[in-house]
Amino acid sequence: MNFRSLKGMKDVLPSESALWLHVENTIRREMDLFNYREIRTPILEETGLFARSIGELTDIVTKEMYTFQDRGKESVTMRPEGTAPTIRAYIQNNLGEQSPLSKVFYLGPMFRQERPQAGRLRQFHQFGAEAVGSSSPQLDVEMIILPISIYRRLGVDAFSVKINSVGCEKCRPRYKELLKTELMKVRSKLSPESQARVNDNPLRVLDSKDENDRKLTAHMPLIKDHLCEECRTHFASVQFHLGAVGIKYDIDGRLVRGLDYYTKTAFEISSPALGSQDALAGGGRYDLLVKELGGRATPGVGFAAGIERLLIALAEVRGSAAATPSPDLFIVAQDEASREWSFVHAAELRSKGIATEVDYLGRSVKSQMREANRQNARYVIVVGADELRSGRAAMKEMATGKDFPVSLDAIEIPAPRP
RNA sequence: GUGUCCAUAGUUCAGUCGGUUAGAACGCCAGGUUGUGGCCCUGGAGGUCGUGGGUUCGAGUCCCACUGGACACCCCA
Repeated sequence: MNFRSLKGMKDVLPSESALWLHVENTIRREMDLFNYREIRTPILEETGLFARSIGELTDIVTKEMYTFQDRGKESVTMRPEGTAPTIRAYIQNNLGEQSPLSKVFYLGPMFRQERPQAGRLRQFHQFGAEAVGSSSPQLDVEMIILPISIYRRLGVDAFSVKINSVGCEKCRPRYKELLKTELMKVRSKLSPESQARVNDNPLRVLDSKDENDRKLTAHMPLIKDHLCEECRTHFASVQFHLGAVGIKYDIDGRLVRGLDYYTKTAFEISSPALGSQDALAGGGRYDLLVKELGGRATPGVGFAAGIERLLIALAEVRGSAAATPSPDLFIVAQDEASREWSFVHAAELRSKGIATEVDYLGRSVKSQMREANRQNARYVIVVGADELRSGRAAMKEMATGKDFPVSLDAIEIPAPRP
């Protein structure tokens, strides 16, 4: 019986984990700089949380969630995104009472049962941030700068930014009706997917990739031209602040996020390195969400970004070069007695902070040297009967091939690790 | 959920018109050379050709089904 990982679920192998760590460290450091604190929420949540926030009729909720009954017969779901759990935790722990503005970030696995393809997995990883408690358009812009700063820090600077405003509870219903009547006129000619959306989610019809849909809706009114006073001002302000910090962007009047909780600002950052699934990050404002989930009405903004997609974009710019850790010292043992000596002394050296490796396979000196070289060990000591008797050995610096005498009971690494 | 393409050593691949014992490179193991590793040289291990069925005197090669994978639709990060 050969077990395989589930479809769309991948192992991060030892050869790749250094790169992951590098990316994660860079994300954490940037979150620090922007003053966001990490929040870690459970993978499993009550199913209703997602249905309520993301939207009962969205694709995510209707056909992509890992939902099952636990042993207590409660319907639970593996989180498909990070915002709903974060807001749930915000409300449950009264974070809003402790300070007027909460700035938090998360980093971890998300689950969506879709057909895998390039840049799309069933278990994937996202990092994201949420700022809850302010309706300042500067925070909308911060949610765009933040992921961009991380990308730049990593060396990815080929991306494009699209923004839109999807209005609020005051202007969106009116616009929806307007758009719906327009769509009804051409309904029968739309693609099946779009036809199904005319009633429930007319805005998504405008975001269809179908060429014919595009043609049919080309002249139709866009929500950005039908915003209420407040939303219009907000959107203008977002654009002003984006310009002020020097972020290039395009306004895409058809951009709609696939999650229902967004209001006002919606944005997407995409990369040409990515292929069909080209969104690196997406997000927007959700001024109604906290109340929707049972908290007191509190405005919020956030973004989410895919780590696997970032890794793809990273591979395009540089040959995924993150330094793999290597031992400071490899002790080559010539016989059983020295093998035992190395085993015992490796532990001592490690406690002193010297990364030390020994041979466990009883290999020849030549093989052990090859192993030390393969592992990119900085120094090697060959220990045999003579060395144990005299207490002295030669320590070889692998990069230069030069060696120098050391006392076996006082081994030190000359220079600190780079 | 739909479609297209793909499946041969650990990895990347070659394998002619269907024809004898399925190959290469890299990697791995052992040895030689070297001041004890890298470079070089010699040797070795490693394959149910994804699985099952069919056609044929004969199938890695042709046909069918299944499984797995990649990509695209859809959706989104």
